[in-house]
Amino acid sequence: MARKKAGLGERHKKILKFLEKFQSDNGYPPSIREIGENTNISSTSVVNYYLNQLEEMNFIERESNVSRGIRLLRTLEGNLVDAAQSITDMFSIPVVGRIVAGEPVPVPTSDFNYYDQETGIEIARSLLPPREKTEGLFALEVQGDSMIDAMVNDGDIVIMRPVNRAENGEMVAVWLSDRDETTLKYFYSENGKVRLQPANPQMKPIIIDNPAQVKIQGKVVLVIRRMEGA
Amino acid sequence: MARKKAGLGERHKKILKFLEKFQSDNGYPPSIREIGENTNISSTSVVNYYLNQLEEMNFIERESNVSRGIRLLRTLEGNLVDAAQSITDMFSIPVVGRIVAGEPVPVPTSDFNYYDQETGIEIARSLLPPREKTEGLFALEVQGDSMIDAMVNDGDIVIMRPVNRAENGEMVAVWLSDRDETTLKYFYSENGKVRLQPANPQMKPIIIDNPAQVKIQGKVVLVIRRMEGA
DNA sequence: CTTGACATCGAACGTATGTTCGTGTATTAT
DNA sequence: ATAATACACGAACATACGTTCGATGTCAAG
Repeated sequence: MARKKAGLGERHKKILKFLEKFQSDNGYPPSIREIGENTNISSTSVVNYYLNQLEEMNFIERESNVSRGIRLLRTLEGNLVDAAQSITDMFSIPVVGRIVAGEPVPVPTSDFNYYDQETGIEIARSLLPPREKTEGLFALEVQGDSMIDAMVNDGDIVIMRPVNRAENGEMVAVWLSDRDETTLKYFYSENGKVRLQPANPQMKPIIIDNPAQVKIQGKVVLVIRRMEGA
Repeated sequence: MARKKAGLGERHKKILKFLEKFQSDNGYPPSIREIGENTNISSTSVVNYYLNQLEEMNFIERESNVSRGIRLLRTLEGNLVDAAQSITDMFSIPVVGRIVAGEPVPVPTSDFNYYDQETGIEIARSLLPPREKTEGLFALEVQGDSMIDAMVNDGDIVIMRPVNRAENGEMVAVWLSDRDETTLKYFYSENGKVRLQPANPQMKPIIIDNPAQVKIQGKVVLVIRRMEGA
């Protein structure tokens, strides 16, 4: 048998993997003996030995003198398993359409259109700004290169909240009625005028004298760009 | 005491609610005695009595002669609990540092960085390209405006996989030894030369005659931009 | 070679925990 | 009334399960 001074040995991995599988299959953790039987470890003390090490390495937590008192903290790959939160900490945001320069933003009809959860993207709540409510959020796929001055690329996904007015400094999706154009910009309201600032600092802002021509469609909360492997 | 012929009695609900909470808090189900203590039932047999009924009503499943062998099937509201998914569908990627134009990419030392799950960002597996393994991924926060031609902004988070060579068309983080510079570009190897293409189609590519000067640090898998509210 | 840290085993021990049973008391039906 | 049923209790029992310990083997350092 190889000798390891640091890191995970073969048995550590085997146990960790079994822990994950068993918990997933049965809804409760395995006993020490069950772990042994499934990882070819004949002695309960050896299993205990490794379990203690895994606890030392912060992979699991144990409750002493409690049957099956093992709490998985992370899996082999570093996936964290938060039993308490996993139910509520992830949610799905519906992708309701595309955002194109030449068309208005397809804001979802305020009612509950909870159809079609196939086209949803899953987000951990921790990714969003702390105060952000998850309710009402929707996602759009960017089409075309017209948003590059907002540092948003073709294929990117923007997650937004439907709002009609914005605070200064927020990135919003606006419909410019005089130009028949949708765009993403940082919003600033300054002495009666509206300044729309591109995210790219090399670009110049758009100043609009008549605020009525700026129709705010929503506020951008998150932008995601997936790099599909070549 | 009220007498119920059908449906859930007060004690059924209490037990079910406790089951949910305990499992969520501890990661493993409670023992019969623990249930009793927390629902004001003094006798273990009574708890057992109700547990059997709950199993009859398909709220839970039990494994006989197994400590804490209770599997929650549905909550009070009827939400079904899918034990299998919650574990593997979300995971945490460590943020190991920053990526700056003037410095090499801080690739994590081989594979030993357990601990320190504090500085991680949580991602749903479904966000990644299907074939992408979660193991080994790490995240960097972009510092400065120097990556704007890669459509990546100050404060953005890039998630990458450590690799030494790339396929054509992949976005990579490279260290250009002749310029002492880190940059994000689409990678193309063409008849002995390397072409580094900015994401922004308005920008021109960099052609490098000597491929040895291009040190690939990693492949970009995902880019995330959080819009902190104003 | 010796020493000590690590890895592994099997057995014994103590108790945490599920199960069973005898009994008692309301409520409802006959 | 009487029987039947649902609900409730506590004690006793059997065992599933965590814990501890002594023995053995291996490898690297002294």
